[in-house]
Amino acid sequence: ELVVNVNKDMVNALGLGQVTSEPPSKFSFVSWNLDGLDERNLKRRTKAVCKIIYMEHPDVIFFQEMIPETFSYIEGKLPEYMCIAGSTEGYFTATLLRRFTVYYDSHRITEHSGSLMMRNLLTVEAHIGSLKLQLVNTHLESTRDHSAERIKQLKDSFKIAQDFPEDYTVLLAGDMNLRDKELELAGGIPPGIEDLWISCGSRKECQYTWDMVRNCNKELPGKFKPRCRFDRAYIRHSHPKRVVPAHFGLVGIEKVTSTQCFPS
Amino acid sequence: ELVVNVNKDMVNALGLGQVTSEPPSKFSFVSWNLDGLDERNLKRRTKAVCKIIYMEHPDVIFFQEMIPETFSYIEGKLPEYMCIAGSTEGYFTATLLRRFTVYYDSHRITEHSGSLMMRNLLTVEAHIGSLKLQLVNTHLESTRDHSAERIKQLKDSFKIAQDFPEDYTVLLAGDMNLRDKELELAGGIPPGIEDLWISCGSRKECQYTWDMVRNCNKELPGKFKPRCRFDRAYIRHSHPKRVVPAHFGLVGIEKVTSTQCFPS
DNA sequence: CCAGCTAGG
DNA sequence: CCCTAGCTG
Repeated sequence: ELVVNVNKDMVNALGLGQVTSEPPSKFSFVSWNLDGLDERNLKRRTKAVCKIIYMEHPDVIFFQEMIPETFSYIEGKLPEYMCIAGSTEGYFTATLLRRFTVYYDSHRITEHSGSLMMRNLLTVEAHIGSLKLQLVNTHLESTRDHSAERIKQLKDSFKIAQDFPEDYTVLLAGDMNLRDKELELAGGIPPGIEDLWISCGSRKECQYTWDMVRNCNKELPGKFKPRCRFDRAYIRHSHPKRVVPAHFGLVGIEKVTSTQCFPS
Repeated sequence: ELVVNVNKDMVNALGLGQVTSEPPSKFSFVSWNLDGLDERNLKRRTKAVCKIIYMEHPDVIFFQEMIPETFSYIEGKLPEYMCIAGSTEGYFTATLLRRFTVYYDSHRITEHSGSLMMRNLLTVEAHIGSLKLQLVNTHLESTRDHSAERIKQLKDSFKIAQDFPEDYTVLLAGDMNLRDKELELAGGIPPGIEDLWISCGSRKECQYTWDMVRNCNKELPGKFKPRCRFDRAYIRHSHPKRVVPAHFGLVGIEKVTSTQCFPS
């Protein structure tokens, strides 16, 4: 089972089962925006994230809004994971590979050339048995105002995912800050790429990956509670197909013990 | 000489000389946003526009923000022009051809599919002697908020301009509401297309086609006077090349007699 | 890190 | 039909 956290507020769980019977025949994936720019309870929130990761033991983790202190803390706290950071300053993405199951081959960082927010793509090449993976973790330009730049970044990211050799399974995921209207303007999801939330049945209960109804870390003055599907996970299958999406869900949707807040 | 008004505040004058010596060996083109949504002095402003058109007698005119009343008025006032409207309701583009020099062949209207403002492309096929023209008049999505939609419309427009058969000279112009940053995000001007303001020397004195420094029809409370190059004119040359850009300038930059306002 | 609106420069 | 900030559902 593969757990995908594509949310900074909560975690999306996605089960992918390999078609082959080679061990492990399933793997799990989580994407999670840690909200590392919000210092409130950051230590305790990060600790809670580690606890959830420890309990769920996902094979691959994509973090966004990691900061250097958080990176060091997580490296120390989760020795069973190899940790690859997208940068060393400010806030950045980091990808974690569970050492027992996922083998690191290489990684590279690709800048989003027009970003005003130092956003990039962190691509890790890895393998699970004979399954070859390209793991593309990104945090696209934030806020409505930067819609056009975000659309360009999304298109560039799709292009990169499409262009890997066909023997790779590509996971492109992270905090996309995406609105459906913007996906339309980008020309939609290109041929050969699937949205894993959709692949797993478009379940309403795990639609919103940024959700002020469920998560009260940020409060708005009025009573309006916005919710968006900002965090998304896409797969480009290998040829022949090696992976079958099995389950998509959320994690991190409970408050941290002894605090009034959520992990992110 | 070809006079191009690519401005609602003032007119850009562009001289294009044909390479051949067939008469007429020069033609002139104007693009002009009439600001027909602003009813203040609209009759008098429209009359002033007609006077300038009458004096300059451009061969091809692209109007934007025409309204039905203005269209009827201009048709009556400028009988030497054939008038083709992009719509009959609300506000719209209209293209005028000087009957003595430019011969109408056909026209078509192409919607900008994602527009929330009923924006389209009005394409008139015409000829001047043996020179075959596709005259593409448009008013792209307005305001900063609609940047992403505008970028898509621009790319679609460039694509259409590029795809005409090579024996046509294509003029793509109008009120693009374009910021340079957006042109970058669109991937820049595609191969084979030229910006006529640049072709004619990027002269600073005719850079701003929407200019609150020169034009006081709209007043802002503060002392900040924005200016932008919203209105632009692009050419895709025929093969072999038939037209040489000769001059780009502004018209309509003087106040209307007996009013405190500019024509648009 | 919502969308839509308004005010002030 | 500028830009930014601030308000409010």
